Amino acid sequence: MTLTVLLADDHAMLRSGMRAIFDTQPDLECVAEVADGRAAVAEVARLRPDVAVLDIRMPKLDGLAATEMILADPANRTKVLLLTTYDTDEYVYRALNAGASGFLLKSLPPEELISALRVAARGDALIDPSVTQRLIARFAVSLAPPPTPPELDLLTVREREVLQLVAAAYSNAEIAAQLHVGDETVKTHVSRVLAKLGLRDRVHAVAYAHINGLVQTRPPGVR
Amino acid sequence: MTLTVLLADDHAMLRSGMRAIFDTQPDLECVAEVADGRAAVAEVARLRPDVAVLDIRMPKLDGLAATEMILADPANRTKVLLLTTYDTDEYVYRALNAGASGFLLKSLPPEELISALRVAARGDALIDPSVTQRLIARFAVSLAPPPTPPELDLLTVREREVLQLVAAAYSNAEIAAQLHVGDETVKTHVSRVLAKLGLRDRVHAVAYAHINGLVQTRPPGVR
DNA sequence: TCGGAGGTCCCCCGCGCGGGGGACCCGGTT
DNA sequence: AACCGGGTCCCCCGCGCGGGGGACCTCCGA
Repeated sequence: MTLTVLLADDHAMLRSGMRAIFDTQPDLECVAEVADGRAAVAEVARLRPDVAVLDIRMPKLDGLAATEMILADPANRTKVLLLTTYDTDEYVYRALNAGASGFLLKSLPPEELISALRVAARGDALIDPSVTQRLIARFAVSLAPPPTPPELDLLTVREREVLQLVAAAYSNAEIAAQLHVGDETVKTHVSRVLAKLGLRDRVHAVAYAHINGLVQTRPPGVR
Repeated sequence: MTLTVLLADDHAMLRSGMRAIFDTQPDLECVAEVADGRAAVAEVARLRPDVAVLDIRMPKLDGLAATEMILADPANRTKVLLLTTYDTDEYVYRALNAGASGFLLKSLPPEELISALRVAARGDALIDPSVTQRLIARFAVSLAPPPTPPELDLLTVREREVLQLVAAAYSNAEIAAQLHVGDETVKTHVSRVLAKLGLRDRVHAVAYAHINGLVQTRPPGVR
């Protein structure tokens, strides 16, 4: 099974260089070379190659926009590998959001480019190691639970419980019903919570709870 | 400059296999082999190798916990590569959060393991392609802005403006001051917002706004 | 020209809320 | 035995809030 590849880069030199690399592999066939993003989108739609290797910087339509267009069309099964000289973070995030299968730097050794192609073709993804480092850092912070403010320790278990319910926008009466206690009791708890946290009213408590991640506004683990 | 490596896996067979691979590389030196996580942590602290290759499944202390302990100690400059047979998502997230430089499957070809070692040693990071795919998907959703509920279109510009301020826990009077209008006007806007969005009171509005991402609870772009 | 949408301001009324008190009970510490 | 932190319940009081009306203006499109 031979892999068909489309090459998009505005430098003819680089295209021929990469083509030369591909030609060393019997199972890789470069079915098209284009010099700008618009042509890339058009040729992908026409030829449906297995993988499209796009430079990020291209005339008419840059690689990112082209990626978005290609992957937005469900008729395309083409995987997209993005190639760039500069590994600006912004590019990476946009590329990944667009659904690119890879983000590689042009400094990549030829043989690794080949293996990247095969990886992409079989549906996996890969990111240039130098980029992965920062990506992980970014991902880690986005996964990290928001730091729990120390004043939360002042609250008793019951008070935290009440705070959760306040944050969920329940009224005192509703909270009382859920906790099977009188509403006067809830008022006491709420008052204590506000006093301990230095909050003016329950409205501030709701904002406080959301900002400090006391309520899951997202599927657990994502963030 | 030779790279020193620590090998941690509870299977002697696998250790000797990997050691054999390393021996083919003149600049790689395997300075220690251990069979459990506790020993790995201890030896890393003692020998300070450039890279530690840890299996996830190990007796006494698993690879993830060992990674966390190793990287928690700032005196350690050792990079950690995690190796596993199974690419369970949970493992990956924990590994990345702990700060591992790599997450690889044991199915990785030997020569790629070697190159992974060098990548880790120079401070970059890499993730097994089959895992990267899912990681990207996950990262993309965590970057994606929360879907804007359609009923928000019912609001006028001014009403959305007021909603933002309500969500920030401002009182009607405070909002009036900020917008340089009378507080009766603010009341009107708030009432309309509640009616249009089907919310009971401003407390619900605050929760609604936070859940739907109308207020930035995180540095922009992260999420 | 007339209407409607959006923005601004006004009145009245009821109620939930939050602060200020106080009270009781229980479990653990001193 | 005395004490205290937590949890529960109760009173009164003031106020911000939200609903229900209505009014006026401007801009824009029918």
